[in-house]
Amino acid sequence: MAEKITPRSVDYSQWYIDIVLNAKLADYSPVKGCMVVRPRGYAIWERIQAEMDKRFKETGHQNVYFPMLIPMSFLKKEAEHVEGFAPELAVVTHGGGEELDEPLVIRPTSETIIWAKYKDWIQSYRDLPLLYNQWCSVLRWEKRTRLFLRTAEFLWQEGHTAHETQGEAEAETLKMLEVYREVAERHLCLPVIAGKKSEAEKFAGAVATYCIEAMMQDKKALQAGTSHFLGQNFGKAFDVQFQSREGKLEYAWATSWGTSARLIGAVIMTHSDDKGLVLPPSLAPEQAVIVPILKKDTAAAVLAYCEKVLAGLRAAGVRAILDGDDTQSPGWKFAQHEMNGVPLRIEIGPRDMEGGKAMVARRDTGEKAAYDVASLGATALTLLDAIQKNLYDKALAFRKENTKAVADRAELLAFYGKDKGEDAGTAAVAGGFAEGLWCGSRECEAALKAETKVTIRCLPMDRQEGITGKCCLCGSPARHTAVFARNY
RNA sequence: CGGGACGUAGCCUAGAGGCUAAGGCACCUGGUUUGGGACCAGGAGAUCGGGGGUUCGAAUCCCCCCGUCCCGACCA
Repeated sequence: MAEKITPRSVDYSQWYIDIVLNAKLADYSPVKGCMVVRPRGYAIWERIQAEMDKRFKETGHQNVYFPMLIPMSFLKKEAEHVEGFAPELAVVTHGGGEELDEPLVIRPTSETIIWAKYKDWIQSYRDLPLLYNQWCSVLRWEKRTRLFLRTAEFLWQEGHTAHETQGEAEAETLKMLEVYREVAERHLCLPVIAGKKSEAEKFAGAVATYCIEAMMQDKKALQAGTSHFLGQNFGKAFDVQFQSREGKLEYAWATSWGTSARLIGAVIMTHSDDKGLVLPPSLAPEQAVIVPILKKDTAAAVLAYCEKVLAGLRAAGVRAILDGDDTQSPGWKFAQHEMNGVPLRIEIGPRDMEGGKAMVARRDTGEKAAYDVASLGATALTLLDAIQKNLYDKALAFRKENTKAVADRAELLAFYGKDKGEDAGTAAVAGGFAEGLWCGSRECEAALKAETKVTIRCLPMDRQEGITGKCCLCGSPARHTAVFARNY
């Protein structure tokens, strides 16, 4: 297991792939564009799911499951929706050896099949709101894929709600965005910017799309979650009408919101280093690993002692394991557990045993110190909290260092560098997040993208009041504050 | 889907018309070791991406196909 990880400074893309493969999170699959999620990767996904799902339930949502296959005609009912997804659909044309009367698409997202049923379930305002979510995978025929970040099939969660009024649906959209923000920041240690998408970047079929955007170590942006206000677009397309409190027939108002296993990619690219994976303790499958230092005459005693320490850690609520394998050297194990991103490494040898101590090394900082074994459970919990906080703080500091306010086009271009193809996957790319005023024109945004690959990531929610000044791109009167970046 | 690079054991690499395709890592067995990726001995593992052709002889030369990676256009 002498694999080395390509340093970030040499090739950031290769570094990312090396981490995913060497930490055994995922692997390539026999099917082009798809990935295999391995146990260590899936365990992280399960922890993310658990945090999300808990909050969905707390906010009144229920889980459902809809079929993977959707009649082609359903997609076509919402014009923008089909236009947006048509290029990336996989279509089933045969079943049971015969050609199907109507082709079935493998869901790229489930708005259409869900709203087809909502028509049956919604008759009265008393049937509303309908607050459903499903955990599933979806398929989008992507041309260029990357483990976790963009694969043809991906694991995700999609919420689909129906409401009586516009205001209620809009409130739901923002409520779920806030759930995403909280999970991202508290559990994934990802500082995110919550904002609204520009017209060009919004979801096909939405009235408004909101998102949370995070900055990766190569200063590119990654969308970590989206929440859409769908207006009455799907209500009308699927004829979902209900009788209102006033006795009138009205179309239901809709939202949809999603996050995917891409979040795992975001966690990797935000926290990990050249030694391997670095995980927030709240996501780590194992929070602490005990590595015994086994020498001939004391091996049995040290091992027995480690078992006791392990029991103490577990009793304190720490997810801990003991690596008692005597066919590998401690040095090999250190490297291995660092690769796997275990937040705390506890070394116990004869010397420590005599003194009632244990050496504890932090994965995030590398700091190593001796602690009393008697109170090791409490110590570990304190250290895990400190790591969780440190990862967030470091990521936030990094984003601030690489965020620049720009007043005009010249400043923005200087920030990103003129070279439009420059990127090359190195950590040394120019730029980061640029914040500037924007006129709101689609053409203005498109011109920037064509020239520099820089796009508007979002219009941050908390900075849209009282805008005065000029668009930093074209000089027209500004209407928004925008965050610009190159993105994944 | 366009441009480029590359396919030799699970991984990395050597071989560049001529003996039984070579080495490192990983793997298996035994021994010895263990406070930052140990060491010794032995072992197993390859129809050289696939198909066709040239040749007395092809991993090596030619043609076709397939696949992977990188760079563009498109995207959670």
